[in-house]
Amino acid sequence: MARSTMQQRMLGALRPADLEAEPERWQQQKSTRTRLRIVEAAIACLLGGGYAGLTTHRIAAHLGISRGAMQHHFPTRDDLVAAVVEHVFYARMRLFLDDYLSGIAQAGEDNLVEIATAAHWRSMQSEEYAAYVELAVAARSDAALRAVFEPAARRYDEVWVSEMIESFPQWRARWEAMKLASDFVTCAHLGMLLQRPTFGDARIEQLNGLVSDVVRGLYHA
Amino acid sequence: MARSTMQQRMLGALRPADLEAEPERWQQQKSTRTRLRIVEAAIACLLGGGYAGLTTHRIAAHLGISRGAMQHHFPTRDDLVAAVVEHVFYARMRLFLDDYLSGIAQAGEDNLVEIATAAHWRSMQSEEYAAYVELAVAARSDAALRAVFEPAARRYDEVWVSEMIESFPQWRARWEAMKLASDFVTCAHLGMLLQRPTFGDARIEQLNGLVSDVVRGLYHA
DNA sequence: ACAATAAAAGTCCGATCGGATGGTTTTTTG
DNA sequence: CAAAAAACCATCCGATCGGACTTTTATTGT
Repeated sequence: MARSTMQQRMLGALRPADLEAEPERWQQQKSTRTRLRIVEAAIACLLGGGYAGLTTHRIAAHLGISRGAMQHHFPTRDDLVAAVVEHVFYARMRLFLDDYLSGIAQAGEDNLVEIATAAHWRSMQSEEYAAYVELAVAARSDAALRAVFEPAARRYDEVWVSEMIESFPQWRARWEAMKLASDFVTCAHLGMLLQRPTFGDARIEQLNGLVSDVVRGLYHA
Repeated sequence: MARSTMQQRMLGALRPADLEAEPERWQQQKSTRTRLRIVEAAIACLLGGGYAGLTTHRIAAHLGISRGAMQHHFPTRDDLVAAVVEHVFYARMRLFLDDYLSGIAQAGEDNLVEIATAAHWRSMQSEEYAAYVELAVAARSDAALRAVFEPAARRYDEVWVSEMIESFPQWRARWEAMKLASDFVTCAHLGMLLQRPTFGDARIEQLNGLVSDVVRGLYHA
């Protein structure tokens, strides 16, 4: 499996429309760059103040541009939120793939499951995944956000599942068990992320060992 | 284990100060009742609009009292948030205990671990636990909330762990494994709760079976 | 070069936030 | 019954939110 093939396929299916334009026109190039900077500033505000801190005022101040400029690129706040959601899912996938594929390149393809599990846990420490958590929880009580978030989440999930089947041929005979293992790791790691401030690192590390054992058990069952 | 003993011990350690007063004076009784109604209305707003929706205006409107009355009972918003945090942890423990102890009363004490696991998952469907999730995530990016939330979370965890040791004598020889199982169920269920909108009920049900298997495996190891 | 277009800036508005203040009703107390 | 205290109510204030608007600057097309 060539590294570029897998990356291209998974990221291409999630890439926001913004980033697909060719940089022919100078102004268009400038525009897409500013849009990206706005989205990144929005994520910074999301991390700094939660979904409630995702305000047009703060984003503009954080980026040092006027609110009028922001309004030119994102006419309404909902447009910006939609772009942030797209970007967060894309970045989440990209971060995992970078870690996972470099892990394979370094450690070989003997323990793909262990490499993937460890990469998944590391990718959850990222700011992008923290932004995902903020959005996922906010979507539970914000209908407008949910209307944007849930379709993106399902799209991400579909890409994830189909690529799992593609990338782990040794599981192909029991791809139901593999899907279960994948779902399990996702849920366990997410819960561990949120409970870590309460449990502390030592207990979380024990849980990481348990999660690995369970995945190994599913693989050899 | 008498039902009242366990309830008394665990809930007593978490009971908010409000609910401990004796109803001697009529006015004091009225006051504590109003405080409780305000906290419950606050939780309703928390569920309806997330932590950002937890505003003094909305709470007063939802309850039908004036903001001045609210300000009499909770001089500042932070005081109210602190009371909400206390109440959420208390209600979370109470809900689990109700389900768990009635499960024991109905099904006997043969499968305590299975009963506890199922009761834990059911208690997570409650509104009080949804409020806990909102607060836990908001505390990640709100220092003022975190200063109130994390100590309460640790207190809840300490009560939980010590009571686990007390209540499952058959695990006593390997109480480290039991603590690991408890942490595991907490994290797995929390992740499942947040991923359910994406995964759907069928996959979550499969995960529930896997979680039960893992806990059984830890028990018989 | 010059009109058209895109990007960015600056300003105003209504709504709502948390907090503060002063007045009213109800209960307790002497 | 009258004074004190507690519970409750009605507004006002400064700050900040999202959105609409006009103006200025930079780039593009002819």
